[in-house]
Amino acid sequence: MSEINTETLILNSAKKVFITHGLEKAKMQQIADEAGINKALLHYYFRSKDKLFEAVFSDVLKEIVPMMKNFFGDNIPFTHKIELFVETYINLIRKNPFLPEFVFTELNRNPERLIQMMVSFGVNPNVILTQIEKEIELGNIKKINPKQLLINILALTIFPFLAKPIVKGILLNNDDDQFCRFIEERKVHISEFVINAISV
Amino acid sequence: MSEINTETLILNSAKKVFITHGLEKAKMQQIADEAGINKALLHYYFRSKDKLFEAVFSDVLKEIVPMMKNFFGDNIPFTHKIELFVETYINLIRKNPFLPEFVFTELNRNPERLIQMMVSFGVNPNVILTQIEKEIELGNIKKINPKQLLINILALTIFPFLAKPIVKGILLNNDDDQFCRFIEERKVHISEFVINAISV
DNA sequence: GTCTATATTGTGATAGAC
DNA sequence: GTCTATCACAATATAGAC
Repeated sequence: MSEINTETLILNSAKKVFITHGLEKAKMQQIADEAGINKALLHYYFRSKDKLFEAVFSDVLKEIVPMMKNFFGDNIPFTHKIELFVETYINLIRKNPFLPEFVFTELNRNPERLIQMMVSFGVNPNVILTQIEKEIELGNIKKINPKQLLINILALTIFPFLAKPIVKGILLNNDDDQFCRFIEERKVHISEFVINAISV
Repeated sequence: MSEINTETLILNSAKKVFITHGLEKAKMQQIADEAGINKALLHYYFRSKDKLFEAVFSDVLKEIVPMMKNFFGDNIPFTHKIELFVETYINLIRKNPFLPEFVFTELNRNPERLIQMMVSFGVNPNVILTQIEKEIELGNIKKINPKQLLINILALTIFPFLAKPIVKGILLNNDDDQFCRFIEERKVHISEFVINAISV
């Protein structure tokens, strides 16, 4: 907390502000206040708002992408992989509730960056796709388009967070506790749902 | 095309610009250019940017919400309902590719508005939830939390559009045709997937 | 490196002629 | 109703003292 240098102090403050407000609604003044320093220092260290944002976004991706790598890559059994991904992802969001909206907004602003970053981190979807194909050949799961299945798992896991306001507002009486329990229940629900859908 | 009044001309131009750029990146000047008129006229008709946006957003919701109402409400069989929703929703997006991102961005900006609008349009999730419960009691489908199932269907349908850039970029060689075919295949895929997951 | 003060720019909004 | 010209303000960015 105490002996931190100014650059990382700024980076952390900026991360907090950018993630909760998004690029354009986040103000340099607010970031400076959050860091307890002056506006001019932000420019001294990062030259421009855009540059600062880039730095923050890279940092965030470095937290997420390795997780995706585990999901896509490691040679653990497919059904375990689903559970692992759902569990890991949901726990990550717990810590940073605004992450999904943040990533998706910026994803739509500049898709290339995220894709490039995933490639440079060695994330390769072909590993999990061929794994799925093999499971089909072995007769362990139903015949299914592996890409569709992959998207299904991501959709089931990520979507509730993207749509949190409407899910909470329409289905859960706008109650945060209920939403929490809903998500907790979802950890096992998704695995069961997917496995039911694909088991022969 | 020709004998249209200025107000609806503005509304249509604004819709186009707001949907493709979002509230803050959309500029009044750009909307004026799109409409072939002057900036000042926008204020004459709609007083402020916010008011203009509200008008646009209401219009957009009026297109979407009745569709949701069919899904939530009508007393057609549940399995048919899934197919109907997937088909209808995907076709709607085809016509307006930027709709999902637009709605979700604004949803996170002001959840109350969308919820209130759905209520005022008579959308009531309880109808479909009790329908699911009844199907379970009858032994037609597996025991499952109806709310989880409802979210699953929405997630499977909507998520690919929200994540389009990454889906296209990582899985489909950045090829729009492939994405199109992927979505087309998805229409039947989702129904099959869900029905497999819940059938006893 | 850190600050205060100021320049610059973009954009929503208004005044007022026609 | 529609336009031109202008205001007002917010927010990024820079100059320059310390």
